Amino acid sequence: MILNLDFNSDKSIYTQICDEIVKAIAKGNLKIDESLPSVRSMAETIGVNLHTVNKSYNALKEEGFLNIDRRKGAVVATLPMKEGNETLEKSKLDLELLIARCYLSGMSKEDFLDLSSKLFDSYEVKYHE
Amino acid sequence: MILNLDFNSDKSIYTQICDEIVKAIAKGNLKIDESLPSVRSMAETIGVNLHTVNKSYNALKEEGFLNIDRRKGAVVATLPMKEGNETLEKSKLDLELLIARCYLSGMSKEDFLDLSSKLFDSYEVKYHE
Amino acid sequence: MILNLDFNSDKSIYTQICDEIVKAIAKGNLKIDESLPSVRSMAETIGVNLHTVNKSYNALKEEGFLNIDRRKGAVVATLPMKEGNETLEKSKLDLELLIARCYLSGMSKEDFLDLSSKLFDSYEVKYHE
Amino acid sequence: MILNLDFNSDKSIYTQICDEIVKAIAKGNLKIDESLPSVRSMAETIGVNLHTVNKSYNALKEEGFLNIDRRKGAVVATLPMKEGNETLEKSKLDLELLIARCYLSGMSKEDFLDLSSKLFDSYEVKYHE
DNA sequence: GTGGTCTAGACCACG
DNA sequence: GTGGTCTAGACCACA
Repeated sequence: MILNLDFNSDKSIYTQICDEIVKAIAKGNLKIDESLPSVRSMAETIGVNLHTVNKSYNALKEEGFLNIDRRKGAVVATLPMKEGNETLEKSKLDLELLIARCYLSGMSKEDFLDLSSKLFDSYEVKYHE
Repeated sequence: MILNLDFNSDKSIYTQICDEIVKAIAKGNLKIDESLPSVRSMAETIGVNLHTVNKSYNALKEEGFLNIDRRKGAVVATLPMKEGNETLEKSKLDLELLIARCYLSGMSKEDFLDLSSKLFDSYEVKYHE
Repeated sequence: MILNLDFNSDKSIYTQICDEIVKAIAKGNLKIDESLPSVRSMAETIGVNLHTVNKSYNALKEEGFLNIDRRKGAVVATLPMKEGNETLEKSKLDLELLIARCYLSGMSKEDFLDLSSKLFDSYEVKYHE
Repeated sequence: MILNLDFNSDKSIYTQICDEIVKAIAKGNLKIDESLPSVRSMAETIGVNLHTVNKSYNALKEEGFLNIDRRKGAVVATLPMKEGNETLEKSKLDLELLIARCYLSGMSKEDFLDLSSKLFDSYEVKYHE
């Protein structure tokens, strides 16, 4: 379980941990029902406070990506998640802003769709393999 | 100059102001070289402290979306911005994460590309009219 | 951490703080990865508001001299910085003007180069020791 | 009399005007005893307020670069200026900081001295021609 | 305890 | 009138 963290980032560490785990799940590096490292070992591995990892796991549980099991610890929840969830709605709003920034930065619609398609495939393929 | 703010959001106010302005520019509601309200009047309009607005304007100046003219205040910078800017690079990383969340939330690639295309058009059309 | 400030100067205090820190790093008084005092303690030490120190730290972060680590506060960034950075480009423009003033003030090219060489050595030596 | 101004710069406009004139003198584009445009015409030419140009001329007079003559307006003062003037002392302090920034930005001593030498020559040659 | 954010109020340089 | 700077005091998220 290798997480790519930047302690100098503006993003909080616990948010970075969440994001890395979400990407790991999407890429298939973490399978459904697979257990994540314990809060304690994860914290030691990446060199952060125990509470920080704990906060990440709980946040992902709230989002529906993880289940917290007393015996197995944090496990990847069954996916795909149900329709109409908050994450998806929030993501759509984020997308509106993201596209505005890309557009103003001079990115063409074609480039954006190509990149999106490529990124989607990188998840699609691995997840179903 | 109407900004859609949510004071209960977990997003900071100054970030929301930035985001709203970016979208306004992309939508063509703010034209190139157009002056924004002064920090004081904007602050009064939306009911926040002038320092908060000031921070937003300066952040957008750093991103290259605004210029701070000593005579005319904040004005919309000339676009499209030059290639290789930080905003675009950061947006691409954000996109990777955003797509991961959408994918895991059960959104299909087609739906994502359709939505993206629609959002892009909403900017493309108005901006060049 | 002693900073040489002049509250009567026409230079803003936060700029003076920035400049003093830059010189301290160049002189080797601040080593790479070394933590700076917290904004609060620094502010108390030099007798200014904590926001003023905070502004300095953030400005130096933008320039690439400091990193803001969410655990250790402000730390000296790894150097030397990458080529093509803005600071260097801006410095070259400043140099053009500075030399014009020195030249018109009657300073000879030899004196200027000698002084520059001496200043450069004062950094070079200490930094690599 | 063409001045290169940036209204979006952090530098105040009157400072930019001063700097441009100093460089023009050093480059020999403005000769000793040569008259500068009147405050009024200069202001109109570069599109700024009359007071702004006036402030620049007066600042340069304080520095010793210009003389204000009732009949001929602002004229370039006799150079080189006397030793021990404030401008030179201030420039030396500026140089210390400038070199610190260049050094930390990865510029080598040789490159710095070469650039300085080249800039000095660009003044030296033209001024005595 | 740390920085991040926000508010409130003030003075000043600039234009 | 504009933004820039500084002060003072407060709350909060993060680690």
